Amino acid sequence: MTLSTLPVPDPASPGTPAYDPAAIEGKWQSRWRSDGTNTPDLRGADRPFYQLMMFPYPSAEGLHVGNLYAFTGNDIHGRFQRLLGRTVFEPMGFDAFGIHSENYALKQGIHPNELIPRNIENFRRQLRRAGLMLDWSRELSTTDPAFYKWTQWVFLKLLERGLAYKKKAAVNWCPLDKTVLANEQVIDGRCERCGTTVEQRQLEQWFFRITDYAPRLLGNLEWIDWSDSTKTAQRNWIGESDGAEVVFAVPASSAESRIRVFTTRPDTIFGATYLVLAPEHPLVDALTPADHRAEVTAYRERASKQDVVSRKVVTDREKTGVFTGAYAENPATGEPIPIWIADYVLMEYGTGAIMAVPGHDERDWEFAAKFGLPIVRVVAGQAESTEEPLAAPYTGDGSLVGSGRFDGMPVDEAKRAVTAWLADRGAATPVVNYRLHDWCISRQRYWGPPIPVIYCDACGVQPVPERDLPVLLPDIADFRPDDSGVSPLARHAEWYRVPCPACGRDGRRETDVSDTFLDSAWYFLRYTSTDLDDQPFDPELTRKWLPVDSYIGGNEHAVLHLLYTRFVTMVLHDMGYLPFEEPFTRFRAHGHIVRDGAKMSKTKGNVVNPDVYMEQWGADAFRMYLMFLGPFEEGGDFRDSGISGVRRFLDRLWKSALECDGEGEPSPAVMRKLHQTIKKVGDDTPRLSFNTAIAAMMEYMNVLRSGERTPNRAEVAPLVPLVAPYAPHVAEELWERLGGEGSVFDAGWPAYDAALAAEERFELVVQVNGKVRGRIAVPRDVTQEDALAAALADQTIARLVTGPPKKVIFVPGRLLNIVV
RNA sequence: GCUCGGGUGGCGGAAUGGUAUACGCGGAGGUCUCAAAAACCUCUGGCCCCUGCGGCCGUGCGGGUUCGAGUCCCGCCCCGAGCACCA
Repeated sequence: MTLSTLPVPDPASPGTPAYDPAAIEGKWQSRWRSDGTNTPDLRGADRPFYQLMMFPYPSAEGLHVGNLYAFTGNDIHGRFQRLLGRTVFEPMGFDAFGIHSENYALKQGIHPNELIPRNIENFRRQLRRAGLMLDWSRELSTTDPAFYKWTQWVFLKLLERGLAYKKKAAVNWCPLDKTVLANEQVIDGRCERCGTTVEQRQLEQWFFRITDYAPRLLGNLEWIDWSDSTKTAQRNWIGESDGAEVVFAVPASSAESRIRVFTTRPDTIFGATYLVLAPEHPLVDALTPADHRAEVTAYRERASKQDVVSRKVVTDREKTGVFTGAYAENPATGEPIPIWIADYVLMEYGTGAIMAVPGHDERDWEFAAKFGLPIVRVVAGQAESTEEPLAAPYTGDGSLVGSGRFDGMPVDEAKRAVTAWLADRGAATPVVNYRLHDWCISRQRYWGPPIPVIYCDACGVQPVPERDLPVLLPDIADFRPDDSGVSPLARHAEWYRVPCPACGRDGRRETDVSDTFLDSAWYFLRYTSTDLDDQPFDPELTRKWLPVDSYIGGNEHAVLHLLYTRFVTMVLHDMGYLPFEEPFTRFRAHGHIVRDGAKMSKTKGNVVNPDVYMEQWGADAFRMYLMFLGPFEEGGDFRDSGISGVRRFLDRLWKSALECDGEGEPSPAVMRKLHQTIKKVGDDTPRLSFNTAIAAMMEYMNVLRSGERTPNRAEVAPLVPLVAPYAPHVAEELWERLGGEGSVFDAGWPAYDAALAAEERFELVVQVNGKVRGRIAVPRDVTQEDALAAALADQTIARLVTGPPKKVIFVPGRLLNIVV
């Protein structure tokens, strides 16, 4: 491996003990533990700061560099806040339930009850090794009954609030994992985990009404301080669209047969030449006359066999559909228009029916062209001739044509006007639709918290009384799912047979478990209260410490975890359990580390094992290297060769601190650079611009040691707290060796002195006609006149500026541009 | 197709509309050494007359705005991520 061929710096030099990360890192990790350095007094803290990181799934492979990258960024931010004087709470836990663990357990033939604690132990070791400022006294695991008791409580609260409901739904079924997948877990028609093509199944499932919260989830995005990329992803996911529901009467059929249609283009209604219903639409049976029944039924059967996903996903699919034989009346024109069914219309969105305007919608155009349906132009762009027939669907801006009294009206205005006109006649209502679906939380698996519900023939669905929580997940040996579509728990009558909590007669437990996203939707509320037995979270500590001050994590969770968490928080807020409705005051999405331009994966063989690197270079060097390889919010490319640079920096820091001169005066020039560095690192660190902060410290090191000078103590000492968030062990060690009291993290951030940082002279850039032609050293507050005179004294400039300048642009402190 | 990011030396990357390439890696030369490693010092975008403190060209491509554009505007190309028949 390339690693072993790299030279390991040997900083040994006579008189100074070598920087030996292995020794000092172990020393400080145990010191932090024995001194409780990272265990804040939650009740006593006066300036609390909650630094949350996304708890990992404890895989058997151990901590991934991707995890460590994210955690290190969080840790630097947290440690920096602490140096600023905040009491920082940096907890850690394990997202240990779920299909991932279960599948691994099945493959290895080891029960997850055995496997998970083992993995967690390994994660703890690695996290400690990395020197994170974690409060291990408040660790949690989602698989701990003391935790999932309250996950079940959250479910009961949603049920109580009317936000949990059961319905039979077409779900994505993975035939290999033998489970239902959320739409979000289906990628290109395939299972996110195993890549198997997903099928459709009809199952009774529990859902949360997250769609009720769509407007609020969307609205709050206006003010929460989150990465724009994350907010955009949520906005797109929620998918608000503004339009109208239009009613089409079906004169020939019974009076009840009125078809409601959702459209974002009510302005084009005069061009609606047919209707299309989803094959599953409930009105299809009633509408279809006998002579079309056979054809319609055949089409519906074909559509229902298809899996949910491929129906939605496949691109460029040929449109299919059949005519029902029925006609509706276009409420604008009064014309009869045919009613078709086609699978390109989805029952889950809008009303499951559309008015087709082939002239101005690409899908409708394609369909009309294939089946020979009429195409009418009702919108024309500025310069377009309305005489010419459309050659392609026109979806651009313009004004209405062929639309009676609305002719000539611009599209935007017409949307409102047409809706209002139809509304007057009871044929339309303005409606906002969302593409967000309700959250299906049922999983037909073993390794999750049982959904706390009991079914009774007499009383129906009964919540498990709170006093009976947790509903313990039984320790069973045969946890393998089969293709019956029900949970392995359903094979254990001794577990699911319980008395009905209402009437006491025979009841039956729900045998599905809940989605792991429910665990992670509330875990951050538990950390302050892990020792609490009778409540999910302590109200006083929650008021004091929450919402979370800083949360940094991957954008792959932008639409699942982060949206679900916001939803659950809002519900608990509305029920009076939380004084806030948004869980995270500030969220930042970090980038991802790739290697050789590709995601790290076992199959590519480009996975970086953090243990190996920390062993060879030390945790401090590894942390710092991860942060140095690119902008934190964009990620970067991992390469072995770069790590030696940061290690060299730490070696030089070590040497400077141990060999510095305690007597004598510091150099004013070095002190100037020091204060510039304090400013730069202090500005860059909270912005997560870690790479440039590190670069600034390296620059300072170059000044500090230039010409092999012996640094002065006053020049070196303030550098130690600056480095501390990035390289905590070496900082602690040097702090101690320089005679500092206690932990460097309680020492405070060095004071920045703008006067000391100011340069008295600077290089003024001189341009002629915008091209750089020279640089002259001038006093910092030079006037334009003096600068111009000094510039013209320069030979090169004088040669180019022969006559009087046409114009002079002077940017104080920067440049002088002479236009001739 | 849509929505977000990105395209800057040999490489990772830096740059409130104001010195493009900070910092690091790599490379070249040197100091120290019997030698090597380490450490330290100097140089390191391309081209031209190496005669200078010289000139020209350079941030994916083509235009534009500006005294001045990597940065702003218009039109493209390429790469990455996410979404995807959402009416």
